[in-house]
Amino acid sequence: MTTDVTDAAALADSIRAAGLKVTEPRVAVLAAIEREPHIDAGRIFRSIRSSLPGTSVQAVHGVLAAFSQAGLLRRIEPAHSPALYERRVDDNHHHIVCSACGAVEDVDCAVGHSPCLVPSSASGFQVQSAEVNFWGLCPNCQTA
Amino acid sequence: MTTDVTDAAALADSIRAAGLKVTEPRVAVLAAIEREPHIDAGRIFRSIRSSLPGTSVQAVHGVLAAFSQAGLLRRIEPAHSPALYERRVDDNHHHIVCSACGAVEDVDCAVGHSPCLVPSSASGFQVQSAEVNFWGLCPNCQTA
DNA sequence: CTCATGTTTTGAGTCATTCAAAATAAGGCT
DNA sequence: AGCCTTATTTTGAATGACTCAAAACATGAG
Repeated sequence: MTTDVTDAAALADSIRAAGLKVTEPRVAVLAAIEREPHIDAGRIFRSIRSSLPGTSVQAVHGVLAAFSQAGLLRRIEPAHSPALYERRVDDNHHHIVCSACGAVEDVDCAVGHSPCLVPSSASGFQVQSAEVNFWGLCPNCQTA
Repeated sequence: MTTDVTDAAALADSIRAAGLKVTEPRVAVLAAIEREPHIDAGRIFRSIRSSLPGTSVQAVHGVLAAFSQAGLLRRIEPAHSPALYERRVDDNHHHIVCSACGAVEDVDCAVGHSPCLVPSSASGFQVQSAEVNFWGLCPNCQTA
């Protein structure tokens, strides 16, 4: 794991680029999300506490809040799951969640048209965005 | 409010039709959802406790769980909100949520095609259902 | 190197929800 | 009509996810 150094440098760069101070907890959190691209605060905490003994779940929440506000992270809240964070922020993609094990994968917008962006009747609402979540069985859970 | 009697009878009927015993809390919960078609457990509790002094939020959760399992209610979990319950269960409609005040309205599937039901790439998932949530400003919050 | 400011730590508290055991009521049966 | 089994509600407690606030600390601009 000698590549950690360069990785950490790259992560630090994106933190700095977002106008935030670079700290150990922040780099560690970003690295954890790199490892598992759809992850919740608790998992992040468990994933980094060995290398950062002084950290707490609250600290992780603080980092995640700062990152989300800075546009470095996107927060998604699928049903039956704590909030998940992902680094893919600059496109409007969707998600597919395994109804058995909770695994999450990205799904690109259906090609050819912007699906579901125009509801048939918006009840007078001014539509700003559309969120699409697919539910199904992941490859593993299909066999089991 | 003399119509309450007939209303209660109709509600009792649908509870019985779902194979469940008819009780005061159950009728009250269903009536509360009738009054406010997208409502969470806490609001239901506050809405019925005057007429049912002995009730608790836990009881409401119990009723809601039984109803959801029996297919009498649909549970939705929009981001930034506790779970909401609605009586429209037999069609696959979607929702539009006001990003300012949280108001929720139903949205029918866009006509002509089943939008978003076929993700461009499902990563090997066996897709079972698609959930679409629109976000925007409700008529009230547009002016304010 | 120093200092102001942004971050993290620490400790406590809230909200939504679940669990389990005891008390109670519904409604089929006689 | 009344009893009894079983479903349901009550009561009390606990959990998980997240937020808040004050004090300690580190970053990086100067």
